This record gives sequence, C-alpha cells and structure tokens, in this order.
Amino acid sequence: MSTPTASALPRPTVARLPVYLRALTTLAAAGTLRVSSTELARRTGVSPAVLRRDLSSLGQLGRRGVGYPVTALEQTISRALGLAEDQAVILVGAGHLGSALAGYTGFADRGMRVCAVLDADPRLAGARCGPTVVQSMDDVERVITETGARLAILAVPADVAQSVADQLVTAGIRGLLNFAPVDLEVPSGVSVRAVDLSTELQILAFHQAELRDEDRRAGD
Amino acid sequence: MSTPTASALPRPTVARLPVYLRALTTLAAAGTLRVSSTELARRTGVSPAVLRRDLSSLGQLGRRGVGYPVTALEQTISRALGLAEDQAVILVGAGHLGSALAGYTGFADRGMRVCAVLDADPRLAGARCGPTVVQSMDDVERVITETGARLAILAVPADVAQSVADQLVTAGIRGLLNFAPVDLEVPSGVSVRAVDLSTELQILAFHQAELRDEDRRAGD
DNA sequence: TAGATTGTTAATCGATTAACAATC
DNA sequence: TAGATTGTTAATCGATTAACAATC
Repeated sequence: MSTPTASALPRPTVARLPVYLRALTTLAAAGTLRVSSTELARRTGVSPAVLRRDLSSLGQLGRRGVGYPVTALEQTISRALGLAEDQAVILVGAGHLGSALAGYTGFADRGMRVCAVLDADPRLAGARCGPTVVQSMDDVERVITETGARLAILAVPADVAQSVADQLVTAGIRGLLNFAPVDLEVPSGVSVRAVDLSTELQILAFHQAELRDEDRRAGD
Repeated sequence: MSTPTASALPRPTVARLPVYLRALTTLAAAGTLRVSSTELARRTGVSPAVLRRDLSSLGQLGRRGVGYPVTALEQTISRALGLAEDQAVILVGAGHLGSALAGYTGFADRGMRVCAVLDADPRLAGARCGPTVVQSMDDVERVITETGARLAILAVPADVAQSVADQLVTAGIRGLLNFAPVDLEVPSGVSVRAVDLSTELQILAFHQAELRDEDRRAGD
C-alpha cells in the first residue's frame, strides 16, 4: 500500500481525460502557464463543474483563486492514462484503411507508437506500410512478445474480425480499437472500443432528421 | 398533429439504434424471421432490459411470448434514424485517410452514400478517389446544393478543420463526422461526432493499465 | 483586504436494472 | 392451459449541476 489506490475513475471521466490532455498540450505549445476550469471547459466542450470534478478525482491539482498549472496537469493526466512511457500498438490489416492509419502521424505526440503492421495475406508480407513493413499474421505471437504491445488496432474485414481478435487476445493484447462493423466478444479484462463509421453517420442522420421534423412542425 | 410526436429519444438510445439495426440486418440475411430481446441483446452487448426499453420507445414492436419480427423491426429502426431513403454524405479531405474512406464499401448497405469528395488542394481536383472524382473546395456550395447532402465527413488536417467546418455549416451541412483531433465549435442545430484515434487508444491504455495495477496489487 | 477560483457537498437529473403483470 | 416473452412500473444506481465554503 505504498501508493494510494486511486483507481476506478468513472467511465465518463476516463473518456474525457484524453480530451483535456489534448487541449492542455495545445495550451502548453502556445506557452500558456496556467488555465482556469472555465477556460479549459470551454475549449473541451464540457461544463466547468464536470471538469473540476474530473480533475479533483486525480488529486488536488489546482490552486484556488489561481487555476491549474498547464504543464503539471498535462503530466498528471498523462500518467493517469498510463502514458508515462509510449504505448506500443500493433495494427492488423494493411488494406486501404490500415495503410492510412499506419501512415497517420498524429499518434506519436500523443504517446502512441505503431510498432508493427500485420496482415493475413502472405502476398503483402514485406510490403512497405507507413513507416514500417507488413509482417505475416503467422508471426503475431512473436511480434507481440518482441514489442510488448498490449493494444491493437483492428482494420480487417468484418467476417474475420472476431477470429483475428481471438488470436490477438490469446497472444496477450488487452485493448482493441475495432474498425470492423461487428460486435466483438472478448474475455473480461480485455477492452474494446468500436469505431463504426456507418453507425456514427446514422446517429448524425437521426439528429439531423429530428431537427428538420421539429422545424416542419413549428412551421405548420 | 397527424403523427404522434415521438421525438426526443434519450441520447444513449439513439446511439444504440444503429447497433441493433446492424445486428438485425445480419439476422435477416441469415433468414431469421423473429428474435427475442434476450438474443438480440446478447448479440449487441446490451442488457435485455435496455433493449426492450429502447425498442418500446419506438412503439409496440414485439409480441409477448413470441419476440420481435426481424424485418419489420429493421424497417422501423431504419425509419426512426431517418434512413427511409439513402443519406447523401460529402467527404472533405482526399489525403490518405480520406481516400481510404472514399473507397470504403461498407456505407452503401447501411443507408449512406458518399456522393462527393472535396479537397482544398487544387492539384488534386479531378483525381480519382474511390468511386468518384475529387472536386475543389471552391465548389462546396454548388456540390451541397446539387447533392442535397446534410452530412459531411471531415478528414482534413487539424489546423484547418475548424475553418472547413465553418464553410460546410454555412453551406447547409447539419451533421459532421470529424476525424481531426480538435474540438469543433458549431452553432446549435448542428451535430458533431468526433472520432479521434489517439483518444480512443488512450482510453484503452487507461483500462489496460488499471487492470495491470490491480493484478500487481493482488499479487503482493 | 478584495476578487478569483478551486474542491466538495447536496440536490437534481437521467439512465439502468429488477421485477412482474399483461398477453401471445 | 402452460410456457414464453414483451412492455412498463418502481427501485436503484450513477452522473451532472448548482452552490458555496475554503483559500489563493
């Protein structure tokens, strides 16, 4: 019991921390030394009360009457997210989407390092993909052992997503960012975040239609 | 007051409807005629109670003792989401990610039609991109008018995302799927869904670290 | 000291869960 | 009728909001 067992932050809080972190990095880059909850909340689209509550769950990080120190807060959140050092991430699927993600330069300065790209198609093995080279899925165990990766991005066709996920979990992956439009089943202790583009667009379609309907009714 | 003003579904419900819809399409393709709340809930990772409550907010769609008719339910949800006919979507940004999205074939059978790709770089105008051709951002007003698009996918660099979003909103776009790692500010009446890959990975990193810490403590 | 702003408490809001009557 | 399963109510849970004492 050397360190306090902070643990167990509310899920919505966890999901907002990366957003705060991003805004803080922007502020730090601009040379800003301190920021108030009101200002940081405005920049991240949350209420000041939610922001203060979220931050206070990580400790007493601000100073009353003054605000929060930008750089220190940045580091505290970064550590809370487990980003004390870069996280190794493997990317599975070297199709159009996978290649685009492999070449994405936005991961590096947010603590994420795409350390390998794998594909089931043996013809792709050895091909360049972003800054690295495609390896065979047959080597998944070795790649995960060598890189120590605990996170994976899944950019494979829907019909193989579950079986690839199973392989990855067996090989030690503990978090999956899934771009395939299927609901993955994983053992407890493994997290999945799903990014389904059609789902997102359908949610937008609903809100847009809802608003249009309201207008129509109001106009009657 | 001809139709009941169902409107105003809870946000979490709206976000789950596309997931139900996807599972129902799979069931329909397999020739399944009816499904129970327990089975559909299992397939979509929600609790049966949440599922029934969500569906009942759209009307009395099931039959007690029997379950829900797959095809009819599919159509009801589809209509509720505003997908009675396909939604025209424009895609802005023809870089690596934009090109991958333009070529994505998964939109079509989920009611979404990428009807145009635009880019600010005049050198890209006329280049092939997925099934279509890149048009200049100068033509954004015309393209939106001609296509009737109300939704847009934003796959542009972070530093221009806000100004591009402003242009799109001015031109009539009412829903934005934003891949740039910035918090967009939009007028009320416009919806934004953000897909920030680093944020997603950071959330996974937290859960993975949290679990590892618990193991470590338990192992002491 | 006076003004500003955090950290935290209490009140409100909203969503999920449990349970079961209705009914196929 | 007996078994199954929905639709809905009441109870629980959890998150947000409002407000303000603490304190810089």
